[in-house]
Amino acid sequence: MQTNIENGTKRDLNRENILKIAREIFSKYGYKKTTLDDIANAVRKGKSSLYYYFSSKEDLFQAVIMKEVEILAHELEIVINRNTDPVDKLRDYILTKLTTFRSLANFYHAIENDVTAIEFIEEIKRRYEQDEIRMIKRILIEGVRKNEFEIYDFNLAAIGITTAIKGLEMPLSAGNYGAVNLERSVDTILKIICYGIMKR
Amino acid sequence: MQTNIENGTKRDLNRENILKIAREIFSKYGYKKTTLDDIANAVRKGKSSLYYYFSSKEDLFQAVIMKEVEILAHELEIVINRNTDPVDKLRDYILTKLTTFRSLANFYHAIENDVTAIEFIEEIKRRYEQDEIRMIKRILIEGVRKNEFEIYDFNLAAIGITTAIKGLEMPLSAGNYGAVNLERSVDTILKIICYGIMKR
DNA sequence: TATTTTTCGACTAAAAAAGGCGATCAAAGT
DNA sequence: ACTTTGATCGCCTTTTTTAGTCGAAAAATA
Repeated sequence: MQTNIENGTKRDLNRENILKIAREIFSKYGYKKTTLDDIANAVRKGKSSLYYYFSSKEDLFQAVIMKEVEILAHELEIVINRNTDPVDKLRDYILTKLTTFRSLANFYHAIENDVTAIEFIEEIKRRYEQDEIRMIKRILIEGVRKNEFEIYDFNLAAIGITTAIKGLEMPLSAGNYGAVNLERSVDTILKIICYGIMKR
Repeated sequence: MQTNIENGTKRDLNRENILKIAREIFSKYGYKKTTLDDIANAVRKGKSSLYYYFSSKEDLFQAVIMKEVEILAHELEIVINRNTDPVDKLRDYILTKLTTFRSLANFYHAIENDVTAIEFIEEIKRRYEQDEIRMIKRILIEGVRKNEFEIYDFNLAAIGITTAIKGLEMPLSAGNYGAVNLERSVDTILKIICYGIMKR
């Protein structure tokens, strides 16, 4: 019944393989420095063959990013559905997001001057911001129901927290402090948020 | 008295800085994928300015490699002049060479198809092979003087050992086994060499 | 101020890359 | 065997990038 595996088999399998390898190369060299020949060689196909699966370099790149984003979304979904304390859930959510995001950041790297790619990624971020707000809101609502949070305007709160997370993301894509106190930063911010949120 | 620092000051300083940064970028992306603009931006100069210091991209690249080679040569010189047991010296020599060589190997990486660069590096290797043989010979001679080795044809022995070392280098530049039993490999080969060499 | 060193922007020629297209090749189904 | 459809590839064109040039203009030095 699984269309992906039963139906378009070969084609989809090839596609997936290309995506997997393209991901590696893109993340290593960035969009601009990666050529379709690089990818084609790596998958042991002619460059032309790539066009059988993707309509353009940008199309391929977007597919790679999309897949990455889906993985992230999936992981976040799992975190959100775990039956944990709302505070922990908030914490896990943020940490998962940032950790996975770090790998996405590799795509930024060396893209720098490449306007097209950056704009595309920004576009994706914008689009997923709404989802993010929604997810945060769910956590907040759950927190209130469990009588741990005390919030009057969910929307505003969710937006605020989302903004805070964005603040944490920035140094990941811009500057390059590797494994720096990511966790510590999160906890600090979380503490601030909580003490203005927790029921006393 | 130090001409480098006292005389051509500014120019040489700039040159050195360019070399340093170029080294990083080359080793990251390889010769082909590195553009002069990449380097120029990194050193905060216009691309044209680079041509004031180097006559071409290849010239710059060669200068980078040269510097790397000199560093290696210097380190080897130190090892050779240390007052250690000949066997240890041989061991240290090989290990130092291979370790430093590993960083050089980065320049290979992503060069793969780039014939020009590869040929140039090969050329350097060829040129330094003579030096290498000479150094090994010094160690062997010292070993005999200290009554630890028993060798009849220094030249042949030195050439043989040099060849063995080359064998160890190969997987470093070609394949990519990172921190793999380098030391173990060296010891093994060394053991073989010694038991055919050591006075009993 | 005159001279020399250093930087750079604008330009060109050459190389590399993206992308297109039709000819093949391989695998199914008939 | 043979026709159809899916997949690959080589060759070609067009566009983009890149190395490299040159003269003019800053900056530094004398």
